[in-house]
Amino acid sequence: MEQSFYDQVFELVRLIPKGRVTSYGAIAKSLGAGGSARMVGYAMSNASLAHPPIPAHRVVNSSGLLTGKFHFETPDLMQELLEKEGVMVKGDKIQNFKKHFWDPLQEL
DNA sequence: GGATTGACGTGTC
DNA sequence: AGACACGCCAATC
Repeated sequence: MEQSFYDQVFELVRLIPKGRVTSYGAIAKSLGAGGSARMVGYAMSNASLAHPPIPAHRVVNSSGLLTGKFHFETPDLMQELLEKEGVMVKGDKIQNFKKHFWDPLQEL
């Protein structure tokens, strides 16, 4: 089975350190997909189906906005998990986003 | 195999 | 600052 783009996304998302967040675009870029940030988000739709749990709550859009929170079991789950890891979230938006930002290209 | 679809990104108005 | 428009690109129908 070839590892589709989705699988690559899943693996990379699992590498996100606790208390850190990254953006879809950054993930796509690190995978060499360039501007296929949408694919990353689309892949996350299947994240719930993935066998090993995926910390999808650590993935937000470039604005640090919790765009995909509605895809969780509950819309509040995402924010709770983030705050639990030390990330402040207000108005569905991550505070100090740059501070918590984790760039795969830079860290790997 | 063309059309549709997106948990996006950046730029304009 | 908020709303709208267009581009990108792989998976799915």
